[in-house]
Amino acid sequence: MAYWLFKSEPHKWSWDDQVKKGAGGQEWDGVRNYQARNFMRQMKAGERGFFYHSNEGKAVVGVVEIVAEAHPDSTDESGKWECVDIKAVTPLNEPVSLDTIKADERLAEMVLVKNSRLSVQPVSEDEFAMICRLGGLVAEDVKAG
DNA sequence: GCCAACGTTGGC
DNA sequence: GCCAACGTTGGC
Repeated sequence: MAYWLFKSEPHKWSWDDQVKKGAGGQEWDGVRNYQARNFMRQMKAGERGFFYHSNEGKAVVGVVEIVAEAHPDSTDESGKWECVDIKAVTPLNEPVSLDTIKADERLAEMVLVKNSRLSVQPVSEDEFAMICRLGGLVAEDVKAG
């Protein structure tokens, strides 16, 4: 079981927008980066990830679930790009800010810290559990299955 | 709004 | 296949 992180600028697509889409989820379209696409191809239905607000907010704000595995991006004409669908699972009780993540040496290896520009990225199981805890959630309650 | 870091493109 | 030029992302 792998864990992931999805970045979005809240004025384009926010956590609230994601929640409003409900259980049906939403295409994570518009990704035009090969690394990000390749990570999405590895995602399995039911896996969990974080929803991160970039630019404004700069914090992990919620937990999402993959509801559809990689398929062609409906906003892409070229046929090169793919995306998954995700749905909101639960907000964090307390958003976990980038500052908090950077200040915690146990999270220093996160891709979020190491490669701040990658918009879809893997998160280790330990990192997932750690951020759940910092966000006021019990990781075991949030893990899939 | 600036700019560093990174990815992509295209000329050679 | 190298690398300079350019575009984009996202933290500050």
